[in-house]
Amino acid sequence: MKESYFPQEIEKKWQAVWEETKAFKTLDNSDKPKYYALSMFPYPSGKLHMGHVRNYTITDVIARFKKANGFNVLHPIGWDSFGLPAENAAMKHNADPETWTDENIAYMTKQLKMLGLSYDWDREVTTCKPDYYKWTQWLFLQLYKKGLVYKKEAAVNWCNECGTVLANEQVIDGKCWRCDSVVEKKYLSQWFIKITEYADVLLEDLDKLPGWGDNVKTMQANWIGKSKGAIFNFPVIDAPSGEEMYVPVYTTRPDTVFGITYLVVAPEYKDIEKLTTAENEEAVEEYRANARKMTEIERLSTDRVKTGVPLGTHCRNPFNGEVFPLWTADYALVEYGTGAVMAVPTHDERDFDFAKKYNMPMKVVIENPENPSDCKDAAYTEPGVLVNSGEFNGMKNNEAKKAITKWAVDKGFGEFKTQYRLRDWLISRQRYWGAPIPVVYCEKCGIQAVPEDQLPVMLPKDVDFSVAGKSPITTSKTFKDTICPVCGGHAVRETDTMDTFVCSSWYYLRYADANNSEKCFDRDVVNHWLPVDQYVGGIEHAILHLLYSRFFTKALRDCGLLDFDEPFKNLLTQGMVLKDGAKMSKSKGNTVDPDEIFENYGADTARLFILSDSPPARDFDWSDAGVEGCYKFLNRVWRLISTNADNITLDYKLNFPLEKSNDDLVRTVHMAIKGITNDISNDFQFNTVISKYRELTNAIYDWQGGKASEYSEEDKQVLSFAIISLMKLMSPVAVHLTEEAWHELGGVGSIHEQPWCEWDENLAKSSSITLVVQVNGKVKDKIDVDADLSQDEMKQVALDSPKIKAQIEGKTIVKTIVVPGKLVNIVVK
RNA sequence: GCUCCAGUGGCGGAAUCGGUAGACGCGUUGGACUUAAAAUCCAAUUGGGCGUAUAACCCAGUGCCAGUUCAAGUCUGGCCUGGAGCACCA
Repeated sequence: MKESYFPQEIEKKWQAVWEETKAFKTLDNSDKPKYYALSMFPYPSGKLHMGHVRNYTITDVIARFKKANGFNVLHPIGWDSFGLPAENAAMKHNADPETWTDENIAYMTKQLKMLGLSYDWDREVTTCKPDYYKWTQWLFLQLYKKGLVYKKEAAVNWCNECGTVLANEQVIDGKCWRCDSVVEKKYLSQWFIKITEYADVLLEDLDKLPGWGDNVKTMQANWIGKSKGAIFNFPVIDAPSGEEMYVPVYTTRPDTVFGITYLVVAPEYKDIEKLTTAENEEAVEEYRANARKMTEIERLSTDRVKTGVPLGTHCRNPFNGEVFPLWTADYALVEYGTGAVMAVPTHDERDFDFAKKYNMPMKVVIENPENPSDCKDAAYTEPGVLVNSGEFNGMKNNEAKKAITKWAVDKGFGEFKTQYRLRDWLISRQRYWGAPIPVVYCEKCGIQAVPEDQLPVMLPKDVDFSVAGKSPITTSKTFKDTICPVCGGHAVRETDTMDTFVCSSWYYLRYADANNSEKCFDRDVVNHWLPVDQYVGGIEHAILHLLYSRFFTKALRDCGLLDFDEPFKNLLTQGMVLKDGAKMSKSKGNTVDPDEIFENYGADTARLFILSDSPPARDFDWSDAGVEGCYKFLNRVWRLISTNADNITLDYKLNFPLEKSNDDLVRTVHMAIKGITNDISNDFQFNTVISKYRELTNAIYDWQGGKASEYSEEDKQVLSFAIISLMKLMSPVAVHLTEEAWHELGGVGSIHEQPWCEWDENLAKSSSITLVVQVNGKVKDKIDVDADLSQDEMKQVALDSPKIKAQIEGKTIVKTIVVPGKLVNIVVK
């Protein structure tokens, strides 16, 4: 065995062997229980970054650990390869997005292999390939048939920079999630998926996910934003047309209806023109035009002074007969509730601000009996008792919510209403590099789905990327014109493509049956492998991808395609990779190229280091010194093995009782096995796993230092046990080093096929313990004693200690607490 | 403003149930080996009492203030700070 560690050499060698032998291929049929370990698949942007390295290493170690523990493990990888960067690169370099994407995939595949990841490459999926997007289109059609896809004219988020619309989830602080430019509102006819139909079950089923972090679950719950309230219809008494009109209002505060002093509709409110008098028309029109021009940021800014104009018409309050004016103001949002708000300035901060500015009347209707507020300086929004509220006076406001709504229901102008903030998912994109939406427009028959046997609707090749201001796909001469599947007449293809998040909402299902050319996936196969047992990825997908995927799973279940309702049983959201305290990014120039690490230190060092310093969920600060330290450690392990190679045998036998130093080492090994196994099993605490590798290595070195130059036969057996255990324990992390050493020591097959180490509970216990003796809860002495001392004996040892004697001298012992195997606490006065 | 998460040495972090605070590593300092360096090995490393060294001892200490307990990094209440998410959602 070579004395020095040459990672580059051995890594290349074993990667080739694994690839050739398909070492990590997963068979569907196995007697073993299944385990599905999944990393969020990458966008092929060009090169791997350290975030990828961290993500894939974590999942890889989990997959290997589970495999060694007797599971049939599915550990696949693929490419989320549709999307704008490919198209932008195409425009910039005048290449085509497919070539750009393919080249990136090829390069990144090479890097993944260099990292020594145990993927089943036969299940690789690539979302931009027709054999994948055919099924994305097919699933679109299933949802369409199910009534979960529709097209409508709507105010949508438009990013000028990207030249396309965005889903609500893709607008961050009023800016585009991708390019950070300000998002505008546009009125366009667009395709939507009815995710709102699943709002309630998406919220409720979060409780079925104990394996998800609370942070992600609360983020989703907030995003879905369920609130309970009521809708009341307010009759308009002076509509200019003279017709009978009502303005429905959604409120979560039915208890405050007696305090309404005006009503606000959003500038985009559908009936606003009919509710405006001739005298006010000009001002209202101007106000609305202004609101249209405003960006989402300006409009939604909370510190902006509220503005509005009166419509000139009035409503009657059916609860008390009072008459109040109608206004339009942009603090009312057309997309939420009914687009109209009943204003109670005394008990709502926003209404209060508005009322102050425009001198609206105010009327207190909720009061804290102990500390009544006149609401002159601020709205009172705390609980209280109803006043000035007719027959409801004296009622607690929380009870009044129900009573008042019920009253309105009985009288026929109100209903109980649950409202969600979640909006339908806008999926059409005016871009080229995505899955074409499989519908056509026929002059006679209207919108028609493309028949399933005509899928995939292929992306055209004859497109011009240099035309600004419109989707490149519309420049194709061959794509648009087609035949209507119903009447056979002329039809025009939809030129919008799907949001890439549609592609990534079901890829984890395809892995289970990746090579099925007949079906999207086989129901039984998917039912077997899913749900994913462990999903690992970045927190940035907490809402977007994870919510969409949960929706897809539920919708496909309802389409009868599968039989489970949550896709990801356990979710590990890994922290970011930082350098010098800031997220690694090209713009900050603090990135570390994985290739350089592979080249200088090898993949095993990279894997070890990325797991070593922080628990997976926390942010990880990259340090060059840390990499160096891990490299030195691997050298140290290698040296330990190589210098002892002649004394190591794979079929060692331990004949108890052992000589003391040997007994101690065997005990240390058992403790390490136990500790490492538990640390991986509980929450994947890889940082402590690695510290235990180091402890065990240190212990073997210490043991060796205490030995004479010549080992006894027993020494050799014990050393073999220790070193082979260390190698097996390290095999999920240092995948190449351990494989090489395994073979150098005469191992047959792969170390990665070996079962995990087992420990003996009795041998994992120390024969002696350090007894901690406290006086009044403060540690005063530590005494080495036999582990199996009785409680009385422990107490006696404690009282016999000279240090303790000195401490308690002249005091009375009030009581003595003995914690078996740990400590004695003497309470004195 | 609301929600969630976090706060422990110079740094990353460790500490099943409340039971030795600081495992393991990085860094630093000193030493061994070497002509020298690299590599390697050994030792020290929370602060203070404590500015010769050695050995020992004592006190304080896990963001802050209270509380529960024989015993609190860990539990409870109230704050402070940082991060993340949502945010005119009626």
